[in-house]
Amino acid sequence: MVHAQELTKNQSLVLDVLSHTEGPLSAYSLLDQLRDKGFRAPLQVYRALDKLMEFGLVHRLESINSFVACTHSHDHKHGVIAFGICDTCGRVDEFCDAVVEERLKGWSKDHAFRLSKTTIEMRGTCANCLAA
Amino acid sequence: MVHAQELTKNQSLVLDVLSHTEGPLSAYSLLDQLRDKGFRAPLQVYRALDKLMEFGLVHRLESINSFVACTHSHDHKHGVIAFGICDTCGRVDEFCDAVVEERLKGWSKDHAFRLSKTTIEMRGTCANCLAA
DNA sequence: ATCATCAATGTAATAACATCACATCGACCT
DNA sequence: AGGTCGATGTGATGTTATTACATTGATGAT
Repeated sequence: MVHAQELTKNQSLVLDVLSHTEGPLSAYSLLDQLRDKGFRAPLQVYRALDKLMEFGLVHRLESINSFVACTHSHDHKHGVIAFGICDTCGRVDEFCDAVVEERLKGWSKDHAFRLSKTTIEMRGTCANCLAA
Repeated sequence: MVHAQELTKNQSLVLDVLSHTEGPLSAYSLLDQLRDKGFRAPLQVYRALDKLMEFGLVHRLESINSFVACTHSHDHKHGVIAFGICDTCGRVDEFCDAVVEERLKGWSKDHAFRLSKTTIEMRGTCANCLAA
Protein backbone atom coordinates (compact mmCIF):
# COMPACT_ATOMS: atom_id res chain seq x y z
CA MET A 1 0.00 0.00 0.00
CA VAL A 2 1.11 3.52 -0.71
CA HIS A 3 1.96 5.80 2.20
CA ALA A 4 1.36 9.52 2.43
CA GLN A 5 5.02 10.43 2.05
CA GLU A 6 5.09 8.70 -1.32
CA LEU A 7 2.51 11.03 -2.77
CA THR A 8 3.55 13.86 -5.02
CA LYS A 9 2.84 17.45 -4.09
CA ASN A 10 -0.32 17.73 -6.16
CA GLN A 11 -1.62 14.38 -5.00
CA SER A 12 -1.06 15.35 -1.37
CA LEU A 13 -2.81 18.66 -1.82
CA VAL A 14 -5.85 17.05 -3.41
CA LEU A 15 -6.03 14.29 -0.81
CA ASP A 16 -5.68 16.85 1.94
CA VAL A 17 -8.70 18.82 0.80
CA LEU A 18 -10.77 15.68 0.32
CA SER A 19 -9.80 14.30 3.72
CA HIS A 20 -10.74 17.49 5.51
CA THR A 21 -14.09 17.78 3.80
CA GLU A 22 -17.27 16.10 4.94
CA GLY A 23 -18.84 14.64 1.86
CA PRO A 24 -17.87 14.46 -1.77
CA LEU A 25 -16.38 17.20 -3.93
CA SER A 26 -16.40 17.68 -7.67
CA ALA A 27 -13.11 18.07 -9.52
CA TYR A 28 -13.90 21.72 -10.13
CA SER A 29 -14.68 22.36 -6.45
CA LEU A 30 -11.31 20.87 -5.65
CA LEU A 31 -9.71 23.10 -8.24
CA ASP A 32 -11.31 26.18 -6.71
CA GLN A 33 -10.10 25.25 -3.25
CA LEU A 34 -6.60 24.69 -4.54
CA ARG A 35 -6.13 27.85 -6.57
CA ASP A 36 -4.23 29.54 -3.78
CA LYS A 37 -1.92 26.53 -3.67
CA GLY A 38 -0.99 27.20 -7.25
CA PHE A 39 -3.52 25.06 -9.09
CA ARG A 40 -4.58 26.58 -12.37
CA ALA A 41 -6.16 23.91 -14.56
CA PRO A 42 -8.64 21.00 -14.22
CA LEU A 43 -6.05 18.57 -15.45
CA GLN A 44 -3.94 19.06 -12.36
CA VAL A 45 -6.86 17.87 -10.29
CA TYR A 46 -7.85 15.02 -12.57
CA ARG A 47 -4.32 13.70 -12.76
CA ALA A 48 -3.96 13.70 -8.99
CA LEU A 49 -7.37 12.06 -8.59
CA ASP A 50 -6.49 9.32 -11.06
CA LYS A 51 -3.42 8.37 -9.07
CA LEU A 52 -5.20 8.60 -5.72
CA MET A 53 -7.93 6.30 -7.03
CA GLU A 54 -5.30 3.92 -8.34
CA PHE A 55 -3.80 3.85 -4.83
CA GLY A 56 -7.24 3.25 -3.33
CA LEU A 57 -7.13 6.45 -1.30
CA VAL A 58 -9.98 8.13 -3.12
CA HIS A 59 -13.21 6.89 -4.65
CA ARG A 60 -15.20 8.30 -7.49
CA LEU A 61 -18.96 8.51 -7.08
CA GLU A 62 -20.22 7.92 -10.59
CA SER A 63 -23.78 8.98 -9.99
CA ILE A 64 -22.83 12.45 -8.82
CA ASN A 65 -19.54 13.02 -10.67
CA SER A 66 -17.71 13.59 -7.42
CA PHE A 67 -14.90 12.23 -5.31
CA VAL A 68 -14.46 11.23 -1.66
CA ALA A 69 -11.52 10.20 0.46
CA CYS A 70 -11.64 6.52 1.32
CA THR A 71 -12.76 6.02 4.90
CA HIS A 72 -11.42 2.52 5.30
CA SER A 73 -8.20 1.72 7.07
CA HIS A 74 -5.51 1.32 4.49
CA ASP A 75 -3.89 -1.68 6.09
CA HIS A 76 -5.77 -4.21 4.03
CA LYS A 77 -7.07 -4.51 0.52
CA HIS A 78 -10.81 -4.33 0.34
CA GLY A 79 -13.14 -5.76 -2.22
CA VAL A 80 -16.22 -4.31 -3.82
CA ILE A 81 -17.32 -1.13 -2.10
CA ALA A 82 -20.86 0.16 -1.87
CA PHE A 83 -21.87 3.73 -1.09
CA GLY A 84 -24.89 5.23 0.60
CA ILE A 85 -25.22 8.82 -0.57
CA CYS A 86 -27.59 11.26 1.09
CA ASP A 87 -29.11 13.55 -1.52
CA THR A 88 -30.07 16.05 1.16
CA CYS A 89 -26.86 16.65 3.09
CA GLY A 90 -24.30 14.98 0.87
CA ARG A 91 -23.10 12.57 3.51
CA VAL A 92 -21.50 9.42 2.10
CA ASP A 93 -21.23 6.07 3.86
CA GLU A 94 -18.90 3.47 2.50
CA PHE A 95 -19.27 -0.22 3.19
CA CYS A 96 -18.46 -3.68 1.95
CA ASP A 97 -20.77 -6.65 1.77
CA ALA A 98 -19.24 -10.03 1.13
CA VAL A 99 -22.56 -11.54 0.07
CA VAL A 100 -23.18 -8.86 -2.53
CA GLU A 101 -19.65 -9.23 -3.80
CA GLU A 102 -20.02 -12.99 -4.05
CA ARG A 103 -23.29 -12.69 -5.98
CA LEU A 104 -21.90 -10.22 -8.48
CA LYS A 105 -18.75 -12.24 -8.96
CA GLY A 106 -20.97 -15.27 -9.41
CA TRP A 107 -22.84 -13.59 -12.22
CA SER A 108 -19.55 -12.62 -13.85
CA LYS A 109 -18.29 -16.16 -13.64
CA ASP A 110 -21.52 -17.58 -15.03
CA HIS A 111 -21.34 -15.22 -17.98
CA ALA A 112 -17.59 -15.49 -18.54
CA PHE A 113 -17.39 -11.77 -17.93
CA ARG A 114 -14.00 -10.52 -16.80
CA LEU A 115 -14.83 -7.96 -14.17
CA SER A 116 -12.55 -4.96 -13.83
CA LYS A 117 -14.55 -2.53 -11.74
CA THR A 118 -17.82 -2.56 -9.85
CA THR A 119 -19.90 0.45 -8.91
CA ILE A 120 -22.61 0.27 -6.26
CA GLU A 121 -24.26 3.50 -5.23
CA MET A 122 -27.41 3.93 -3.21
CA ARG A 123 -29.03 7.34 -3.35
CA GLY A 124 -31.53 8.43 -0.78
CA THR A 125 -31.94 10.27 2.50
CA CYS A 126 -29.87 9.54 5.60
CA ALA A 127 -31.24 9.06 9.11
CA ASN A 128 -30.23 12.56 10.22
CA CYS A 129 -31.99 14.26 7.36
CA LEU A 130 -35.09 12.13 7.79
CA ALA A 131 -35.27 13.15 11.46
CA ALA A 132 -34.88 16.84 10.65
CA MET B 1 -47.38 0.44 -16.87
CA VAL B 2 -47.18 2.82 -19.76
CA HIS B 3 -47.78 1.56 -23.29
CA ALA B 4 -46.09 2.69 -26.46
CA GLN B 5 -49.12 4.57 -27.74
CA GLU B 6 -49.11 6.76 -24.67
CA LEU B 7 -45.70 8.11 -25.49
CA THR B 8 -45.33 11.54 -27.03
CA LYS B 9 -43.70 12.00 -30.41
CA ASN B 10 -40.30 12.89 -29.03
CA GLN B 11 -40.38 10.10 -26.48
CA SER B 12 -41.27 7.58 -29.18
CA LEU B 13 -38.50 8.78 -31.44
CA VAL B 14 -35.88 8.52 -28.71
CA LEU B 15 -37.08 5.11 -27.57
CA ASP B 16 -37.11 3.93 -31.15
CA VAL B 17 -33.47 4.77 -31.69
CA LEU B 18 -32.44 3.23 -28.38
CA SER B 19 -34.44 0.06 -29.04
CA HIS B 20 -32.88 -0.45 -32.43
CA THR B 21 -29.36 0.08 -31.22
CA GLU B 22 -27.15 -2.61 -29.75
CA GLY B 23 -25.59 -1.09 -26.69
CA PRO B 24 -25.84 2.26 -24.96
CA LEU B 25 -25.97 5.70 -26.53
CA SER B 26 -25.10 9.09 -25.12
CA ALA B 27 -27.67 11.87 -25.19
CA TYR B 28 -25.66 13.66 -27.86
CA SER B 29 -25.42 10.54 -30.03
CA LEU B 30 -29.17 10.30 -29.81
CA LEU B 31 -29.47 13.94 -30.76
CA ASP B 32 -27.28 13.39 -33.81
CA GLN B 33 -29.35 10.46 -34.92
CA LEU B 34 -32.56 12.42 -34.52
CA ARG B 35 -31.57 15.60 -36.33
CA ASP B 36 -33.32 14.50 -39.48
CA LYS B 37 -36.45 13.90 -37.44
CA GLY B 38 -36.41 17.53 -36.44
CA PHE B 39 -34.43 17.43 -33.22
CA ARG B 40 -32.34 20.53 -32.73
CA ALA B 41 -31.34 20.80 -29.08
CA PRO B 42 -30.03 18.53 -26.28
CA LEU B 43 -32.97 19.38 -24.11
CA GLN B 44 -35.35 17.63 -26.45
CA VAL B 45 -33.40 14.44 -25.87
CA TYR B 46 -32.96 14.89 -22.14
CA ARG B 47 -36.63 15.62 -21.62
CA ALA B 48 -37.66 12.50 -23.50
CA LEU B 49 -35.08 10.40 -21.65
CA ASP B 50 -36.30 11.67 -18.28
CA LYS B 51 -39.82 10.54 -19.04
CA LEU B 52 -38.74 7.22 -20.50
CA MET B 53 -36.68 6.52 -17.38
CA GLU B 54 -39.62 7.48 -15.23
CA PHE B 55 -41.70 4.93 -17.15
CA GLY B 56 -38.98 2.31 -16.68
CA LEU B 57 -38.45 1.93 -20.43
CA VAL B 58 -34.93 3.29 -20.42
CA HIS B 59 -32.03 3.05 -17.99
CA ARG B 60 -29.21 5.45 -17.44
CA LEU B 61 -25.72 4.00 -17.10
CA GLU B 62 -24.07 6.38 -14.66
CA SER B 63 -20.54 5.17 -15.18
CA ILE B 64 -20.56 5.92 -18.90
CA ASN B 65 -23.08 8.77 -19.15
CA SER B 66 -25.21 6.77 -21.52
CA PHE B 67 -28.65 5.31 -21.92
CA VAL B 68 -30.06 1.92 -22.91
CA ALA B 69 -33.53 0.60 -23.62
CA CYS B 70 -34.73 -1.72 -20.89
CA THR B 71 -34.53 -5.31 -21.97
CA HIS B 72 -36.96 -6.70 -19.44
CA SER B 73 -40.53 -7.51 -20.21
CA HIS B 74 -42.68 -4.63 -19.12
CA ASP B 75 -45.42 -6.74 -17.66
CA HIS B 76 -44.08 -6.65 -14.15
CA LYS B 77 -42.30 -4.20 -11.93
CA HIS B 78 -38.73 -5.13 -11.32
CA GLY B 79 -36.53 -4.26 -8.41
CA VAL B 80 -32.91 -3.27 -8.28
CA ILE B 81 -31.22 -3.75 -11.61
CA ALA B 82 -27.56 -4.53 -12.16
CA PHE B 83 -25.64 -4.03 -15.38
CA GLY B 84 -22.69 -5.80 -16.90
CA ILE B 85 -21.03 -3.41 -19.34
CA CYS B 86 -18.36 -4.56 -21.77
CA ASP B 87 -15.74 -1.85 -22.17
CA THR B 88 -14.57 -3.39 -25.42
CA CYS B 89 -17.73 -3.80 -27.48
CA GLY B 90 -20.21 -1.78 -25.45
CA ARG B 91 -22.57 -4.65 -24.91
CA VAL B 92 -24.81 -4.26 -21.86
CA ASP B 93 -26.43 -7.08 -19.90
CA GLU B 94 -29.17 -6.27 -17.48
CA PHE B 95 -30.11 -8.51 -14.60
CA CYS B 96 -31.74 -8.64 -11.19
CA ASP B 97 -30.48 -10.45 -8.15
CA ALA B 98 -32.85 -10.82 -5.23
CA VAL B 99 -30.05 -11.60 -2.79
CA VAL B 100 -28.12 -8.47 -3.70
CA GLU B 101 -31.28 -6.42 -3.42
CA GLU B 102 -32.07 -7.90 -0.04
CA ARG B 103 -28.58 -7.16 1.28
CA LEU B 104 -28.62 -3.56 0.13
CA LYS B 105 -32.10 -3.00 1.48
CA GLY B 106 -30.90 -4.58 4.71
CA TRP B 107 -28.09 -2.06 4.99
CA SER B 108 -30.53 0.76 4.33
CA LYS B 109 -32.86 -0.48 7.02
CA ASP B 110 -30.04 -0.91 9.52
CA HIS B 111 -28.91 2.65 8.90
CA ALA B 112 -32.37 4.19 8.71
CA PHE B 113 -31.49 5.29 5.18
CA ARG B 114 -34.47 5.91 2.93
CA LEU B 115 -33.41 4.47 -0.38
CA SER B 116 -34.65 6.16 -3.53
CA LYS B 117 -32.42 4.75 -6.24
CA THR B 118 -29.74 2.10 -6.52
CA THR B 119 -27.03 1.91 -9.15
CA ILE B 120 -25.08 -1.29 -9.77
CA GLU B 121 -22.72 -1.33 -12.72
CA MET B 122 -20.04 -3.88 -13.47
CA ARG B 123 -17.43 -2.85 -15.99
CA GLY B 124 -15.25 -5.39 -17.70
CA THR B 125 -14.92 -7.54 -20.78
CA CYS B 126 -17.63 -9.83 -22.08
CA ALA B 127 -17.19 -13.46 -23.12
CA ASN B 128 -17.23 -12.63 -26.82
CA CYS B 129 -14.52 -10.04 -26.55
CA LEU B 130 -12.39 -12.27 -24.35
CA ALA B 131 -12.61 -15.02 -26.97
CA ALA B 132 -11.63 -12.66 -29.80
C1' DA C 1 29.78 14.84 -16.87
C1' DT C 2 26.35 14.25 -20.34
C1' DC C 3 22.81 12.03 -22.24
C1' DA C 4 18.50 9.22 -22.33
C1' DT C 5 14.45 8.20 -20.10
C1' DC C 6 10.33 8.55 -17.63
C1' DA C 7 7.06 10.30 -14.33
C1' DA C 8 5.13 14.53 -12.90
C1' DT C 9 3.78 19.10 -14.01
C1' DG C 10 2.07 23.52 -16.41
C1' DT C 11 -1.02 25.60 -19.76
C1' DA C 12 -4.36 26.54 -23.34
C1' DA C 13 -7.78 24.87 -26.00
C1' DT C 14 -11.47 21.99 -26.83
C1' DA C 15 -14.76 18.24 -26.29
C1' DA C 16 -18.53 16.06 -23.93
C1' DC C 17 -22.37 16.22 -20.88
C1' DA C 18 -26.34 18.73 -18.81
C1' DT C 19 -29.45 22.55 -17.43
C1' DC C 20 -31.71 27.25 -17.33
C1' DA C 21 -34.75 30.65 -19.01
C1' DC C 22 -38.21 31.91 -21.73
C1' DA C 23 -41.48 31.64 -25.55
C1' DT C 24 -44.97 28.82 -27.95
C1' DC C 25 -48.23 25.23 -29.02
C1' DG C 26 -52.12 22.16 -28.45
C1' DA C 27 -55.33 19.44 -25.78
C1' DC C 28 -58.73 19.66 -22.49
C1' DC C 29 -61.95 21.73 -19.45
C1' DT C 30 -65.34 25.48 -18.02
C1' DA D 1 -63.44 32.90 -25.32
C1' DG D 2 -60.51 32.13 -21.49
C1' DG D 3 -57.67 29.24 -18.33
C1' DT D 4 -54.68 25.56 -17.31
C1' DC D 5 -51.25 22.19 -18.03
C1' DG D 6 -48.06 19.17 -20.25
C1' DA D 7 -45.13 18.98 -24.18
C1' DT D 8 -42.21 21.42 -27.28
C1' DG D 9 -38.74 24.79 -29.54
C1' DT D 10 -34.65 27.52 -29.06
C1' DG D 11 -30.56 29.95 -27.52
C1' DA D 12 -27.54 30.62 -24.03
C1' DT D 13 -25.08 28.99 -20.36
C1' DG D 14 -23.16 25.91 -16.86
C1' DT D 15 -20.57 21.77 -15.59
C1' DT D 16 -17.49 17.90 -16.26
C1' DA D 17 -13.50 15.81 -18.63
C1' DT D 18 -9.86 15.24 -22.17
C1' DT D 19 -6.42 16.40 -25.85
C1' DA D 20 -2.20 18.29 -27.22
C1' DC D 21 2.02 20.02 -26.43
C1' DA D 22 5.83 22.12 -23.76
C1' DT D 23 8.66 21.88 -19.55
C1' DT D 24 10.73 20.20 -15.36
C1' DG D 25 13.16 17.10 -12.35
C1' DA D 26 14.85 12.76 -10.73
C1' DT D 27 17.23 8.49 -12.03
C1' DG D 28 20.35 5.62 -14.17
C1' DA D 29 23.67 4.29 -18.06
C1' DT D 30 27.67 5.23 -20.88
